[in-house]
Amino acid sequence: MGERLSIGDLAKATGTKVETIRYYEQMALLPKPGRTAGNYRSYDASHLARLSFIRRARDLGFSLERVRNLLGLSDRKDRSCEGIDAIAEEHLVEVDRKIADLTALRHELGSLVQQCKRGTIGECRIIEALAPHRV
Amino acid sequence: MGERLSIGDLAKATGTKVETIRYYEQMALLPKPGRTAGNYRSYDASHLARLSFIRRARDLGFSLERVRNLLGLSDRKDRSCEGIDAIAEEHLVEVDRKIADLTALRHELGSLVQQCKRGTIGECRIIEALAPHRV
DNA sequence: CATGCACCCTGTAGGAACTATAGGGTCAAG
DNA sequence: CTTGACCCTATAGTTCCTACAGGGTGCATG
Repeated sequence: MGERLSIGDLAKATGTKVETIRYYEQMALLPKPGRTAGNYRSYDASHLARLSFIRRARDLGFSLERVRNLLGLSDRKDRSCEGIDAIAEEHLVEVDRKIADLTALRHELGSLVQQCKRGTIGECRIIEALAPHRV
Repeated sequence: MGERLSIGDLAKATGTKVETIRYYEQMALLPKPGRTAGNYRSYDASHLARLSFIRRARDLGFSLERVRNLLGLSDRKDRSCEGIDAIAEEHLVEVDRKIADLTALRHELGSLVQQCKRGTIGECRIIEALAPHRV
C-alpha cells in the first residue's frame, strides 16, 4: 500500500509516453502529482487508475473533451443526479453504437479468416460491415 | 441506380465535413472521383460505402494507417491468403479488446443510471471499468 | 569521491488528422 | 442577370500528441 510511482513507472504500466502524461497534466486531466526532493513527479495508485481510464477511453475513440466529461461523472462533488443521469445516458447511446459497429466488424474479420482457412477467397464484405446508417 | 452524388451530398450522408473528404482524397484513402463539366467532384455508391467505413472505423479509435490497412483487406487485387489472414487476425485481437473495454464501460454507465433512478447515489466505479491491465 | 548511465525536469518544435478561412468559380431560381 | 447555395484550390490554424534540446538527479561502480 501507499506505493509511489515515478512518471516512467506510470508510463510503462499504461503504455503511455512520458511526454503524454505531462501533456495530460497540463490539460488538467491528471491532477498535479506531488514532487520528490529532487523535483521528480511522484504518483500513486489513483493516478494510475485515472491514466489507464484516459488512455483506454481515447483508444475507444472518445475525444479528450468526452473523456473529461466521463471523468466528471466520477469526480462530481455535489452535482445533481439528474445531470449525471442525462450525461451517462448520452454516453450509453454512443457506447452501444460503438459496440454494434465493432461487433459487425468483428464478424466480417472472422468470416475473412474462415474463408482463408478453407482456401475459398470469396468476396470481402468488410466495407459493408460499417455501411452508411439508414436515414 | 447509378446515382451521382456531390461532395456535399456525401458529407451529409456520412456526417463528414466537406474538407475532410477532400483531405481523404489527398491521402489516397478515397479514390479520385470523376468531375462534372464545371469541375465539381462526382461520387457514386461505392464512394459512399467506403467513406462510411473510414469514418466509423476512425470513430472506433483506429488510426488512418490502420484504416488504410483494413481497406487493404478489401482492395487486395492479388495478395496472398496467408498475408490477409495474418492481418485480419491481428485486427481481430484489437477489435475484441475494444469490445471488452466498451462492454465494461457500458456496464458501469448502466449501473450509474440505475443508481440515479433509485435515488441512491452510491460510489461511481466508472474509472475502475477501464482499470490497468494485469501484468 | 568522481563519473557514468538511466532517468527526470522545462521548454519548444514537429507530426497526424482534421478544420477553418481566403479568394474565387458554378449553377439553378427568381 | 443577379443572388444564394454550393463548389474549387491553397494555406493557415487546432487538437492531441511526440520528439528534441539543454540541463538536473540519483545510484552504482571503479
